[in-house]
Amino acid sequence: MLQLTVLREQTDQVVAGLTKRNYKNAAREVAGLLQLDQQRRQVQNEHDELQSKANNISKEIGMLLKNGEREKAEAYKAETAVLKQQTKTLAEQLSAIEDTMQQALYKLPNIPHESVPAGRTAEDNEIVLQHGEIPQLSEGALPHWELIQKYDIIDFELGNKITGAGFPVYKKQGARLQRALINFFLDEAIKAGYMEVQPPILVNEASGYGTGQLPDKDGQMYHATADDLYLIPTAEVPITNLYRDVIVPVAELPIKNAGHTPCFRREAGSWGADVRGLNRLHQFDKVEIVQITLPEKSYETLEQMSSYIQSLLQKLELPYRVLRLCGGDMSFTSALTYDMEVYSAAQGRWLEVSSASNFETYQASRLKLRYKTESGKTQLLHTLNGSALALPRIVAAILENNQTPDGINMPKVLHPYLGFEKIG
RNA sequence: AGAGAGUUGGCGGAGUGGUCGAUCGCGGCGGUCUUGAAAACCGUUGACUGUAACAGGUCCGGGGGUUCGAAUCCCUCACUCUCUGCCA
Repeated sequence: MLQLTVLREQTDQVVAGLTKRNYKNAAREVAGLLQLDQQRRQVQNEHDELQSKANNISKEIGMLLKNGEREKAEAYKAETAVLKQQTKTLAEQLSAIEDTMQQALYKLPNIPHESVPAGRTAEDNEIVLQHGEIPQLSEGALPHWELIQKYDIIDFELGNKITGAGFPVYKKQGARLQRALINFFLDEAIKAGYMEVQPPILVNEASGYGTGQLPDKDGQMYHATADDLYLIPTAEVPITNLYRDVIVPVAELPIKNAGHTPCFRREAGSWGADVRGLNRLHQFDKVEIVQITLPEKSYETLEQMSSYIQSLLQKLELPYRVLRLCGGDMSFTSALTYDMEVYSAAQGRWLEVSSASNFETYQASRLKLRYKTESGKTQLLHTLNGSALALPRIVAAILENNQTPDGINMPKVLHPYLGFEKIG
């Protein structure tokens, strides 16, 4: 969530930032908020003043009663009745204003970093770099949804039967490949200094607000209404929320956590050829890395995370490219996002397999995630996260890119994890 | 799921209607002492809001109520613990 002090002190930058994201009526929204803020402070002032008076009278009454001056005390009581009524009215006004402001603030997305390109759609994203050779497949190469049938390693029909579309069943070498990737990713993360965590995959509403999925993406999460819990769309939610309401000792920074979880996405409104096979699922596995850093370190950290994610793709021998997302394509909460895409040779498409973002203080302000400066001031930290990596599209690319007439060759780095070198 | 107990500052733990934002202990920080450290002793140590800075206001699980006044009384919700039940 954007902070009011920032809105107040850097109004022009905020409006410019929102506009870069194609946020409509940015100037008007911000002006409205500032006006409310003004109002709020005025009402609060009046309220506090009356409250202060009332507090003093109460103390006075206490003293009088102690001294047995009952009549004087009664006179004072009468006086407070009016005060009380006025205070109550002001308090109601105040909380109404605060509610309105809160709602408005929840609707404002993060301000993009200056390096974020302007633009509306994925077309406008900037290609930062491309790495690796695009594989040339021989005649008769198959897309992954046919390969998985041919080798009987992932079964969509069975998933349909027991759950529904978008919930595949991994079998045999397919299941083994899942497990290998998860272990590989976690081992690499630990080597890179991340602490492994296994968080719950159901979270409460407060957690959803903390990382910004609520109220913005309400319809995208599965909601277990009987207990009012949400299935996580990413491990970012529980892992970052571990630090909700925490003032972190500076010595413990940066915090580096990694965790594997299943992720659940309703993908309401998604359709078309793009969603075939493993391209888009309701449930998938992902290893997520999360960092919490000092504000002045966060962009350096984002570059590190980006390099780390790229190192995984290199080890898996997948051709990839890195995109800097434009203002219109970035997620609500992000200030700067890099997407990593692998080339899926049989489909002839780039598939997003990771997204690494710096949220600056946007999540931290909702989370009340802070540290103390040397001068003793509490200040918001910066949060970052990235997929390292999401499995299904990695699997799709591995299957398609490495297919041969006699089977699918597995990347060398996975051999010890797999116990086999080839599918088929 | 049934019965009972509980939820207070980083932690432990007082406080049952009136200068209580909260006794005390531990921990943390600063100091005295010491070659250094420990011990001991002294001091200090919550967050939010607000202000140019003071002042002021709010916060004792969440919400609501009673009262001139609530951490303390009442209602309600959530969570935790113990016993019983069920269960990987």
